[in-house]
Amino acid sequence: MDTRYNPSNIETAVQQRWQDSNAFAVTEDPRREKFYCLSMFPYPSGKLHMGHVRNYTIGDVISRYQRMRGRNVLQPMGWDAFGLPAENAAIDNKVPPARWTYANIDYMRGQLQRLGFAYDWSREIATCKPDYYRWEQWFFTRLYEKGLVYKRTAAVNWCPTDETVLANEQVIDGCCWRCDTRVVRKEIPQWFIRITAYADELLAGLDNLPGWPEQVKTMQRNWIGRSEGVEVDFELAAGAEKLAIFTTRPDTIMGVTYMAVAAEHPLALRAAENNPAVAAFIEECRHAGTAEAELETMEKKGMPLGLEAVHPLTGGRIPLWVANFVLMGYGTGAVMAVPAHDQRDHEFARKYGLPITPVIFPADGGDPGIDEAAYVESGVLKNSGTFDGLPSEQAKGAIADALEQSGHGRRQRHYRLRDWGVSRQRYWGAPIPFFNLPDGGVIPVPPERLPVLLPEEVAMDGVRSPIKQDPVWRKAEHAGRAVERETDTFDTFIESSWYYARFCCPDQDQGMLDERVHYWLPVDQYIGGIEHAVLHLLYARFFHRLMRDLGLVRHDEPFANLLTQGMVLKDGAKMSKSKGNTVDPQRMIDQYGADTVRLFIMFAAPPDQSLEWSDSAVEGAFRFLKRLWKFADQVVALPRIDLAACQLDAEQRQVLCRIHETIVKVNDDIGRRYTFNTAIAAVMELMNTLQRLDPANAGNQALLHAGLDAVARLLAPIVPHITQAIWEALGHTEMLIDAPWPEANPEFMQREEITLAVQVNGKRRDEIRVPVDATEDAIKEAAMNSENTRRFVAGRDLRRVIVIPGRLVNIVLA
RNA sequence: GCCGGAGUGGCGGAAUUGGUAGACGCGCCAGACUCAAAAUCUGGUUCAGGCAACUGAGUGGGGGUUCGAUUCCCUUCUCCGGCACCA
Repeated sequence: MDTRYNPSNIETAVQQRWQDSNAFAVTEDPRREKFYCLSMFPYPSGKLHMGHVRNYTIGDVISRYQRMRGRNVLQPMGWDAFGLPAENAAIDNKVPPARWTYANIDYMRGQLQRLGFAYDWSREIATCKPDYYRWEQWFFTRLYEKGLVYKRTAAVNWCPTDETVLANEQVIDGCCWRCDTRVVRKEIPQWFIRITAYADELLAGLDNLPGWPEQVKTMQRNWIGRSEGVEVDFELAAGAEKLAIFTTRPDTIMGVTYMAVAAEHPLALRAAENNPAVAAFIEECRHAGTAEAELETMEKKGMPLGLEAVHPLTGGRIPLWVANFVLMGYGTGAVMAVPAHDQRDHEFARKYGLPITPVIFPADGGDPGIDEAAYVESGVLKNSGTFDGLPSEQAKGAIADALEQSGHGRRQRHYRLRDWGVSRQRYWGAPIPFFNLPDGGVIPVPPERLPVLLPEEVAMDGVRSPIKQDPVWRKAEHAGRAVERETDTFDTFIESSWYYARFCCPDQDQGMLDERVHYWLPVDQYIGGIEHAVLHLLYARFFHRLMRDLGLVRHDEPFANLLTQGMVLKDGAKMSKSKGNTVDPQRMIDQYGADTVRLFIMFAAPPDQSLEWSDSAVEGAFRFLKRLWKFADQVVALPRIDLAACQLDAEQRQVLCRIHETIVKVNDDIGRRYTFNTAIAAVMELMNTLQRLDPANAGNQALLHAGLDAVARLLAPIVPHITQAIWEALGHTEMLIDAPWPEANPEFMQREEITLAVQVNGKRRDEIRVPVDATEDAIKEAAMNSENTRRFVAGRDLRRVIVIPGRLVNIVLA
């Protein structure tokens, strides 16, 4: 053993050994319990950032732990390779997106290997390759046959100067990021997948996911947003038209004082024809973005249309407005407004001097107090004709009945969740496999003509997609007719919605998936950033059900357990190029080695919390490994003494006890709690204990060997290189990854005496040592007689004494 | 704006089911080794008072429940994540 800790030599040699023995390649083995551990695959942006390192270290620690526990562990890795940044890089560097992407993949693969992650590289996937995306093209055409995909118009951000669609992140303060032109909303035809048809199932499924964090399930429930309400038809005062709205508060319907429609609503457009003010307002509305956050925070504006609707129950006239906060395409594009009982309606009514009529009053007979803000709670109805006196909950039913009986409405279930728009007007994505006909019809590309290949050697002009401006690519023939290929590509969330299944059978070229998925799925542990709590994780759950309904997979849910990791911060802020506070993982690996980086990142915080980067704490992690190395070097030089042959004294028995307590603690922290930081702290404590032992004593020599053996195994998942090298120095020939996880022996963990805290009125005043089997009375007596306690108890009335076994005694005084 | 989180020493964090607040590490201080420095090792380190024993205060702020609250409830402030075309 080299007396100096040299991480780069150690790590190179150990990684070579793993590679030579093909240590992480796995195949299905029905006799063994499988464990599928998956970290969210990265977008190949160029090089790894600390968020990746954290994500993949967590996954690797869990994988290596499960392997030592005897499981057949699958840990694959791949590349979420389509996406917008490649197009931007292509323009900046005059390199085709494909070439840029493949170069990034090659570099980042090298970085992952240098970090020593136990991946089965034979299963590597890049989603931009035809052998991957052909299957989602095939799948999409199957969904079309089942009626689960459809085409309709939807709004996009449009730059009139560049004549191109912009992503939300490309819109800065309402303007195009490249040319600063004001962006407008434009309706264009797009493809949708009917996720709403699965809304109920996706909602109910959350109840069967005990291995998911409650916060993520809550976010998904709120996102789906199921609500029960009534769709109500308001007839227009002039003409026979109807205006349908949805409300969850039919009890407030007598308080409707105005209605509002979206700027794109046919009624608004018609009113604009002979009302220039309305036309100007609608034009202004076109400049609002498509992002919900923007729409919700912008100033609410509106304008009367000069039209009136008829209240379905009272027959009263209600003015119709056009408003910028009502959106076409979300629901019916129209809302009823009850300013007394809805805050947004209240603000709007006050701004434009519209009447505010309270119809719900607090049940205790108080005043709803609607001058300053809406009264949004439930209560008792007033000013509501025959419904007066009913509590809100009853009134909802009664009014719904009345509307249904008069033919003016129907009870309805409503979702906040909207169908999944998957069309992107970009080049670097999987082409949507359809032929467009001159008459506007569409034909799915037949399976034998898939994949629809995306050309890779292209020049990007920065505005138009190369396939959109290539007439040769667009031109195709179907059944003897001239047709045109669809030039929109898929949302990249499609690729990431099924990659976890493809990892089970990445080489299958006759189908999307094969029977191997039945062995590996579901994923036992999925690890990724909390920022994916809703979109990616909901789409993947949805896609999994679509695959299930085509008979491709068996379970309902793709991910049995989910771990959402926090951000990596520096100086309290998320690392980003614009803030200039990034730390390059590569520099850290070069300077300290992979083990130090892994150790720091697992020690600095529990995985679900944000992690504050600290150069000096990295230094500390490195120092610990140096100390571990030196300690191991000293221990392997000692005579090997069998613990069973030793007569240990009381102090030595306590050290043995601590070794076994540490095994219990680390096993629980890694295997159940996922608090790797406390697992590492426990091993550090054990090391501190072991290093205080006098190595000249024979009993201590046995303890040091036993202790080092335990430390090497317990730290193996976290710092796999240094522990493997120590393992070899201890004389083992088989690899540490194949050694069994240590087991604690309860025989060594029995204690004779324990320490209890003594409190007086809840304040800690002293401590006592008592035999483990002491009776409650004996404990009380010892507590009352302890020196410091007596000073506080003296001369005061004793109320009671509370004994918490194994913890403390609380003496309560009057 | 809406939804979901997080606030504990100088810093990262620990306290697992309501039971000894500050484990472990960083930093800092002192000491050892050294001509000296680095490295390493040993000890100390929540704040205030005290030579000390010890005492008082203390988990973003305010209030509550309890023998006992970082933990449960109400309220409030600040920061972070998501909001459907960034991934």
